[in-house]
Amino acid sequence: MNLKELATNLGLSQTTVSRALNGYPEVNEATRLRVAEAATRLGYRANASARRLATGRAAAFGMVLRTEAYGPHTVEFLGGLAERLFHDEIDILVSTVESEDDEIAAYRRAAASKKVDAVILTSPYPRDRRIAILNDLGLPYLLHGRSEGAPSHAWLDIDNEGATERATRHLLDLGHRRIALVNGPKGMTFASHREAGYRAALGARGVTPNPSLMVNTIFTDEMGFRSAQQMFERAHRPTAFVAGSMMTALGIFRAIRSAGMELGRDVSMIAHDDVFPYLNADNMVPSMSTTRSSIRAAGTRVGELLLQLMAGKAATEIHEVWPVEMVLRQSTGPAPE
Amino acid sequence: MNLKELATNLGLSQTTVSRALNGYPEVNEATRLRVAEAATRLGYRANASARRLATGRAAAFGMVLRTEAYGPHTVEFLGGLAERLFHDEIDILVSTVESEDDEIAAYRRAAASKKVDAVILTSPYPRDRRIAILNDLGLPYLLHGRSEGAPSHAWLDIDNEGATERATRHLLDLGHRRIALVNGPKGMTFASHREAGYRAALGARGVTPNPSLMVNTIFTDEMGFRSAQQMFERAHRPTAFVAGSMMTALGIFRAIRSAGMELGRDVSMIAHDDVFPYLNADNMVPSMSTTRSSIRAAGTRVGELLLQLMAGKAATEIHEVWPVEMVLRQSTGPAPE
DNA sequence: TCCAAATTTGAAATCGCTTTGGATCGTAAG
DNA sequence: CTTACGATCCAAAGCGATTTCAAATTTGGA
Repeated sequence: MNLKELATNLGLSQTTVSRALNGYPEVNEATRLRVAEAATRLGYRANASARRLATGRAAAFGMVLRTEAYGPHTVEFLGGLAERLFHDEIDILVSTVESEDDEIAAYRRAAASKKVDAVILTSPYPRDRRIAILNDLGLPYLLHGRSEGAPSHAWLDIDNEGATERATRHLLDLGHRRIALVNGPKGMTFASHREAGYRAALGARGVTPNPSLMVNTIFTDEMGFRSAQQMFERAHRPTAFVAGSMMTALGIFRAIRSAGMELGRDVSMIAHDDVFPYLNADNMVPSMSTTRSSIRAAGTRVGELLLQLMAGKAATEIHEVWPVEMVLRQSTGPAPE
Repeated sequence: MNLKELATNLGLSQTTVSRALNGYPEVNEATRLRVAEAATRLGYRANASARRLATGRAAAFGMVLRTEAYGPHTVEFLGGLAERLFHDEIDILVSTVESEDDEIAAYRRAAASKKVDAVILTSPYPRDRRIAILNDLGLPYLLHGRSEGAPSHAWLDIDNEGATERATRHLLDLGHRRIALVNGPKGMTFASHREAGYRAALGARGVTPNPSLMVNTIFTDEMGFRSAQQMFERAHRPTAFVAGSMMTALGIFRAIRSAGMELGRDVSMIAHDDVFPYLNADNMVPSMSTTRSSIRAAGTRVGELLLQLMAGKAATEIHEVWPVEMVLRQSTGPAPE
């Protein structure tokens, strides 16, 4: 069933039927109803490719996943995004690539073949090659995270610096002085922001940051474990941890137990929580103190902002920093004597 | 840069250029090279919508995620799938919905507007309404999982029954008699298969299944914890667990510790592991015995099979059951006296 | 009653590609 | 010297929508 058939069926022209279905004002209300009824009755839906070709709009956003970077948070983000976009009939196109080069190739492809109207960029570096290229390609995009300077693109990020500063400060308030930071991969913007927050908090109390208590690594259980274990082997053990993710926290927790210590008493920890439905900080034993920000909500908001961008809002007007709440639970306690 | 411009630029007709780029035989090798060179030099790529419209093929597969069903395994699957499809320039279209009705609506939409050539169906019931509807719509699909009977569609599944039978049997071999099954949601095919495997193993040893040791629930840390905790409150405590997922296992593990017991000594557990890069069964303390099957690999294979389906292979020829390996680690030990 | 303005509809061009059905040319077979 | 054929190339017709431009029909005021 295509437009032509539907139009013939109704005894109308394609023009009128198209207009009726797309809500143009210059069509009689009675015919509009008649058209709408026939369309649903006959199960007509405009051919997406034809419409895209005619309008020049893809009605789709793209997102490229890097195999080494995606994790449980990715699907949460995607879920929030897709949910927002579903009723607007905007498609989400995902591809997976292994390298930055492949990622860039994917953008070139998408731009040249007009598969998407915009893309979502994630896990940025302060000076990100991809940004220059997207600008070059003229492909609109929204950055989930931040890059350096005052960029001309849209972005949404959480206040990583503030969150980490607050977490660190709280641990200092509890009397901890040897506080470890198990951070994300070296060089990524969010990792720098977190380090900055950490350093700021320590600096404000006159505590000199100890390089052996700062580690940059991917967010896995295993690396959390290893990092913590190594620190426990050294002379000055940390009495508290600021963990980059829940997965890292699980590993650190394991290392603490392995070392015969108790979380919340011998060692404290505050982890960053993206809020997973299947892993609740509140349910852990001891329950985990966290800096918390729903990545699912971020996905939803990104969908919203992208729609605004497409509607013509200036990219320079689309900047959002989300505050991060801190939830104190049992994993944080006063520093041991 | 479109085909017309490129053709003019080359002093050729659109026909020849199109053919040259798409590898048709009736074009001189010299001109083909000339065309290819110009195309890359000028950054030409066929407009995807135009091509789709002309060929009638979407060059895209769809996947609908249900908010209540997706989890960390989802992105792994998606990653494997996308990786396989990337170089074939097949797009993946994901949407998120909250209900079965919305999911079906999404399929209708996709079918009527010809957005995808096929879809991937996941988390099936033995008699799944979606299957009937997809058959009805004539939208090709591959089922990740299984439905009842000898279906006419393509599917790929792991041997859930065999895996669970084997895990249960191993626990029986270790002397356990009160073995709990923390299964997936009631009614889902894979959950039935697992229950069947569990019952078969018990039956073979003359052990009567105890309904209070069998629970159906979603795969979250929390539900694992609650289920185990409830079982520990009752008269006949289980001495072993067969856990449906790593998340469930984390919760059960927590309940075991909370009850003052030790995993691998007082209580045993075998969990099913989809293989996550960020949560390694081998690294847990004690390390976790698992039935293991990479869901990422499954995604990759599904991509492969879908391509075969599109290439004309009969859906009835595309049926795969993957064996599941069992990896014994420290979380399983002899039953206590 | 009549004319101008608003309402409502349609014919046809357009989007950028693929593909059918020839044309053209050189060459080998008859 | 034709003729037929393979090798190359091209013009034009779709694919199924949107949208411009114009025509037909109502409506309303003088």
